Amino acid sequence: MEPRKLTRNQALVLETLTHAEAPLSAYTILDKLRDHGFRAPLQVYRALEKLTEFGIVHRLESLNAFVACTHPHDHGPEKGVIAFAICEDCGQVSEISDPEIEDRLAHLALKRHFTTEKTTIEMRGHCGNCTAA
Amino acid sequence: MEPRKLTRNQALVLETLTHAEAPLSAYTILDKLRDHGFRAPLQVYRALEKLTEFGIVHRLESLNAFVACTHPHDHGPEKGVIAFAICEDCGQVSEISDPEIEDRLAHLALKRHFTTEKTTIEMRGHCGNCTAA
DNA sequence: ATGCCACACGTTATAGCATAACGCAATTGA
DNA sequence: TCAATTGCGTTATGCTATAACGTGTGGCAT
Repeated sequence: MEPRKLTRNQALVLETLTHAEAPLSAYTILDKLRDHGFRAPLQVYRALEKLTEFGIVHRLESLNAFVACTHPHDHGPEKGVIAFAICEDCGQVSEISDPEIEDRLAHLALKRHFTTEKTTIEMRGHCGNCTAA
Repeated sequence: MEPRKLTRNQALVLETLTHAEAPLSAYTILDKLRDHGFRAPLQVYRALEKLTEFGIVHRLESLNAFVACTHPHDHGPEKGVIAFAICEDCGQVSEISDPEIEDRLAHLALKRHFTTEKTTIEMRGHCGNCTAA
């Protein structure tokens, strides 16, 4: 699933997200890439879809926006659940990978005979820096 | 925060959600209420905003849709985190309130000096009934 | 090389979700 | 009664996402 090489569009979208300091919406990405020939939302959405599959971009459901993965290691499609802590002041997003939560959710699901395909955990609030300031 | 009485619009929207067997989008609610005089999305969104504040309706971020709260007790604005298990086959949503997850998330946030305002936990998958069938 | 296949791409159009801004009406409480 | 607050209705608009169509390109087996 992890590709040898990204296509031009995928690379451009990823680069845009990587350089951003906060999550970006698809349309914001589109605007940033107009100079590189992007004209339509689908160009962005298609790239985002692949990058998300590859596990190097995450979608934040509560924002309808996307971030580049900051986990140093292990790309490739989602081995585990990732929780996001999203600062509403500065936009900073930190990724949290926690086996305890994962196990607990798995337990709760099992108890209900629920088969989980995909899990979203997002905390909205204020990071340490912004709280201090 | 919990109101003595709902307005007409709020009551209609809540009733629609209560009778639904799956989460409804705002526009779906609008369509169902045209016969009752609803004409514009804002009528629905305004009601939903209040009902959500009251804690008797929940928004599902990963669906852009809304459900009536099924917790028997304790309405009123969110004392705790609620996790949702959403069946992609039948649309059934079950609400899970689990102190362990809550504590663990609180711990993880604290460790990062992150102040949490609102937490979203949504599991997408298949309920027992649908898996059996 | 030829033909085929899979995949990315570009474009247009459309669908679906959400809110801004205005003014009026009803309710409440001093 | 008056003022303040809240809800309401309407119009307009903006943001988010996908459908459907056709083109181009690169790999690869024949």
